[in-house]
Amino acid sequence: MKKNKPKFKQIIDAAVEVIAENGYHSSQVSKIAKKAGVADGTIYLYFKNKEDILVSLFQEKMGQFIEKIEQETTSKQSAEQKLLTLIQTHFEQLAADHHLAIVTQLELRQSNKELRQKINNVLKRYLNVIDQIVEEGVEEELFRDGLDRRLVRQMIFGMMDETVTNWVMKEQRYNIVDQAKEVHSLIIHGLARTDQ
Amino acid sequence: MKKNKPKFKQIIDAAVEVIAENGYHSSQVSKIAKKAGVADGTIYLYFKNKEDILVSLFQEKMGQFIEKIEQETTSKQSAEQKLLTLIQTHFEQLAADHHLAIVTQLELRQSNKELRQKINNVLKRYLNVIDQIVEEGVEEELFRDGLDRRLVRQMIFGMMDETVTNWVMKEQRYNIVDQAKEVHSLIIHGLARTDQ
Amino acid sequence: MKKNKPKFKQIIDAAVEVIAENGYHSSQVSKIAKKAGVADGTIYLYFKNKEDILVSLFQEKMGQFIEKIEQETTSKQSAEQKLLTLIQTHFEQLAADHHLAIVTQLELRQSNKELRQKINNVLKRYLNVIDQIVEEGVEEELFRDGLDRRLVRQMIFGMMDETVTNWVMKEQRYNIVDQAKEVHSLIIHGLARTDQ
Amino acid sequence: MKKNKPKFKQIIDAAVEVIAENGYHSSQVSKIAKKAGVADGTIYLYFKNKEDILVSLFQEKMGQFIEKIEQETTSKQSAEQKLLTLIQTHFEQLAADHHLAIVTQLELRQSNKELRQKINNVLKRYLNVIDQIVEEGVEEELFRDGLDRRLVRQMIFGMMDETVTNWVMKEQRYNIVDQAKEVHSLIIHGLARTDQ
DNA sequence: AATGAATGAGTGTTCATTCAT
DNA sequence: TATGAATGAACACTCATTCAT
Repeated sequence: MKKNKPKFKQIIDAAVEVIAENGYHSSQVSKIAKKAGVADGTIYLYFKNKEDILVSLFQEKMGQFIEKIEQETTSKQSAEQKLLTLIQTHFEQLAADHHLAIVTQLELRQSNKELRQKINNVLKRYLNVIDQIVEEGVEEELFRDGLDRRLVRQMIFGMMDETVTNWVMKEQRYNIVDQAKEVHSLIIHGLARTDQ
Repeated sequence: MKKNKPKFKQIIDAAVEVIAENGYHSSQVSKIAKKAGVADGTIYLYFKNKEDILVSLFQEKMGQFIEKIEQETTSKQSAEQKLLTLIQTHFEQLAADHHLAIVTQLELRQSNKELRQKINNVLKRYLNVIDQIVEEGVEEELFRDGLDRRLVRQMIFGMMDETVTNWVMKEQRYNIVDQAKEVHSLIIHGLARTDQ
Repeated sequence: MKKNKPKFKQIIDAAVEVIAENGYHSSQVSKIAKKAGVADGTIYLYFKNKEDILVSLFQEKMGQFIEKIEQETTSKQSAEQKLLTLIQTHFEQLAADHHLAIVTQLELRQSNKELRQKINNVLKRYLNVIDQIVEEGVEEELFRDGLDRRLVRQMIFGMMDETVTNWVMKEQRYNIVDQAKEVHSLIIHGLARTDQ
Repeated sequence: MKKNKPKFKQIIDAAVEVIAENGYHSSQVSKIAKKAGVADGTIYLYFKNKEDILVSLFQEKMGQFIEKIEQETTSKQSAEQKLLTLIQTHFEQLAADHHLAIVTQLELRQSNKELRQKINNVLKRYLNVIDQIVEEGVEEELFRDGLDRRLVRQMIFGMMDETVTNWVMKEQRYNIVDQAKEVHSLIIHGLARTDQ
């Protein structure tokens, strides 16, 4: 697998387009090959099998995605700021690539358990970034002590994910970045009146 | 479709088992028929096609699921209590039916856009229950005013869903009901120290 | 098989209608039963199997068809008159029952070799009527001597059949009885100028 | 559809054999593929679907059939000679290919209305050849004037077709070419004594 | 005689993957 | 490296027929 060869990226980009446009189940290998401008057989010089295209797609795209988030957040001072930046950058990146948003939020979830297991492995790096911010927040005494780390992480990720999925399902008809602050506020303060 | 005929339920229960054990894509109609103890053709006396088994399964099981939650929550006094009860009942019911938990959290999500659309329609009733509790909370001045209802609903549902999915993916090795209180607390208070 | 019971005819009439309206391949036993106002299983009290419905249909309808032709022709004096009457009565009867025309000319020909063999047996009685008229014509010295009887029969039947089929395929948009005289003339005189 | 590739013809020839031997309804795609020595899937590289095999078969075989008839007839001088040649060539070609005779006279007629419509389109070219001969005959004053062209065409085609079908149903136990002259004579002169 | 729920055999078509060139 | 023709396993669905009532 020669990941730095241009065809590798060519095929992955074709896969994102094809899946976004046709849906997961109508995205045959031959369709991806055609869009990438290579022969069907060539795909198998760069990927083990069809599933490997999808896993690689996710690794490649999520790698860039997470790197960007890491860059943006490290410069911020407080955990609260970092969390807001994380949410904003998360939303911004998906808003900037409509095809990718469809693929990650809707289409890739139709894959089987095995593939989703592998996708989850890629996500771990992202979850670690979240974990660290939470850790910092607790250390800085911004966040409550005694928080269940796994639940906190689920809360943050689950809410961002649910928000993006809803936006994609509404066909991206509003600006999701506008919701970042409110989502951040809900995560930080919850539903309760803060003056109580 | 004769939904009160025993075979209708027989087949649905078989489908839950077969899908939980074999995964969505390895759950052939013939396998479901065999488990249900009927002939392949009998399936089609009760369901339009394979997809209709899944939609009916979700309607049938989620109908009971939501009814139970409606029952449990109405008796509670405050919105806060209702929310806790909702989370607990949600967790309890899935903890009580391991197969169903696998099917709803993992396998049914592999379905195509069309099927997921139908599943979402069934879910609407549940989301309405959540909406009402939030509404009550705001009226009772337990919750903040000016909350974005859609985001709040996403927060509550997203966090429960994420929590259950994580539990299922960890092969249900811990007691998820134990997490209900903490999830509730996170939703109500968020991450921030409440004394600030 | 109780052929004088009213249900026997009921089912046959239903079959003619269903086949004419839906085509041979979309005429399921259950559809015929429904149109006849009986249960699916009842069909099998009157007919051995599906094929037997079709054979019986043909026997029943062709029996009447041929009887009528026998009646009309015997009263005529010359073979030439008899032949004209045969052609006219053939066309008249099919023109009078549109459904039957569709079934005999188009739909029943889609049946398999076996069924068509049985249908041909029913037709033999009709071919005998034609044979006799030819025989008479030769005896009366109206027709040429030395005619190959089988070919003559094929000529007469083939031309009537082809004419009716064409009329059915043109959706019966013209009056086929008007063509009887011309068909008769072609059979009697052929294409050649008679003055030569 | 690559009609000049050898496999295209290979599959068509296999289809003729399989259909002639097993009958239309027992001719599964897999059986045709096996006889052609290709994989089931290969069929679909050359044909849209099963029906397309049959339509292509008819086009391919009838194309050659009609071409041969066109060649043979054009060299003849009179319309009468041309008609005789047409009948002879028609019979000769089917006599030379027993399998094809069975397929065209019996098996292909079991197809549905749609398919028969397509088959009729192919036949139109043949009917045009007949029309032209009749036209010439009238111009040459060999044939009567005032003939109903459609009926004449039906007469000629219907009689040849009926003759071939009878021969096929009698399991081709006699030499059909021997009947060409008599059929020709019947069409030209009809049944009547010519001296009257 | 009549019912109609239940049966289960039977098949066209797709598409990920291979391999000779 | 690259090709693309060929492969063949896999599966949802229909419908004629049966049989317990």
